[in-house]
Amino acid sequence: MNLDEAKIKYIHTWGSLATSWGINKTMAQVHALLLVSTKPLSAEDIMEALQISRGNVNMNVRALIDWGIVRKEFVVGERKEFFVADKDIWELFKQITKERKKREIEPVLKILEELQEVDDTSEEAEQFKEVLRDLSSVTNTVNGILDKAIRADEHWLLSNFTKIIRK
Amino acid sequence: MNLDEAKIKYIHTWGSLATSWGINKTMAQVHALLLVSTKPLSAEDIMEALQISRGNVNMNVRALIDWGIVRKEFVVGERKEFFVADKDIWELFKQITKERKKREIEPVLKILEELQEVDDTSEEAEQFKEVLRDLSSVTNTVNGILDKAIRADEHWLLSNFTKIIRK
DNA sequence: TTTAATTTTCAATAATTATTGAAAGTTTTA
DNA sequence: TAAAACTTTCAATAATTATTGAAAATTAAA
Repeated sequence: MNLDEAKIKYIHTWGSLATSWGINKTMAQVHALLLVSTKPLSAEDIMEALQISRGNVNMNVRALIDWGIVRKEFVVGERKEFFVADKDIWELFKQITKERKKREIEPVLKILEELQEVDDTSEEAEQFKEVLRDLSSVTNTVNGILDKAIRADEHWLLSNFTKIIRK
Repeated sequence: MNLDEAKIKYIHTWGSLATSWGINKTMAQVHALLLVSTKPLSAEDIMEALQISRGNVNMNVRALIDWGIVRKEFVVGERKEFFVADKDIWELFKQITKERKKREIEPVLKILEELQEVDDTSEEAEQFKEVLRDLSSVTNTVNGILDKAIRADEHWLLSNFTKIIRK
């Protein structure tokens, strides 16, 4: 396999993994494409490489910029915008995890707390509260795991990861 | 809020959390319903409680049985099948995680290994391999986190979790 | 300015995934 | 064995989510 084939396969592989974890496929692919590219890419470049529409590129690049893992770069003599990714895939993963934690898990924990307030002391109610505590526990556990994951690169990941130094 | 309202809210809350993590909403809800029920439920009971079709109940109950977290229970004087869930939501989470790890993450690790084999020693190829290693690292990390999650109840969760004892 | 280049938006459309419901299949009872 | 009770299957349909593409908005050049 040559380098370009490998790059394409890489982009597709990461895209499909992302999909199954609820991350937009195109977003993941655009990021991967920028990561393996040796130079900044324009919207056209991305459109062509991934065979997607201008609108789609725009939406996803914007999202990546909002998450702080892609930035615009100015290219001399060129009017249009170019994009680069300095941050690795771990950073993408981290940002997405943070966001989802806030948007999905924290509200659930809140609701579960409310539910504990059921003013009923029957046998049945007690059993229900037990089940409730289990769900809270799972949710808290997942929350904790994600927290750890988010903080991970500061300790035990640093040793594994080689930071990308763009030449 | 009374007990029945709380149960319904619980079932819906868990369903929506499950959805956003790629778990079928109905499957999660059926399991939650069985957990909070004081007695075994028939397909009809589930259909009515969740307002879903017979086919949908059948599919999802079967899946839950396959995962080993729901079982059929015989009720004297009744011909149809009844279902109960002994295992808590943590167990559902664990089973799903295991399955997804095998189906989604492990194949990706395999592909990434293959890609490392690119026989090219140019500067560009080296940079690509660097990016590749990062993706492998993230994937391995996620894999590791999931492993930990799967094994969690055996150590540090045991203390948090009260096992459900069906009366 | 005005025009041309480029980016953004978003209603329409496509792709994906979940659900229905009725027909086919099974099991039980009479 | 036949009929009734119940379960399973799966093509059709609905719901959800992603993508397109062309019009509107913005920005830079003439």
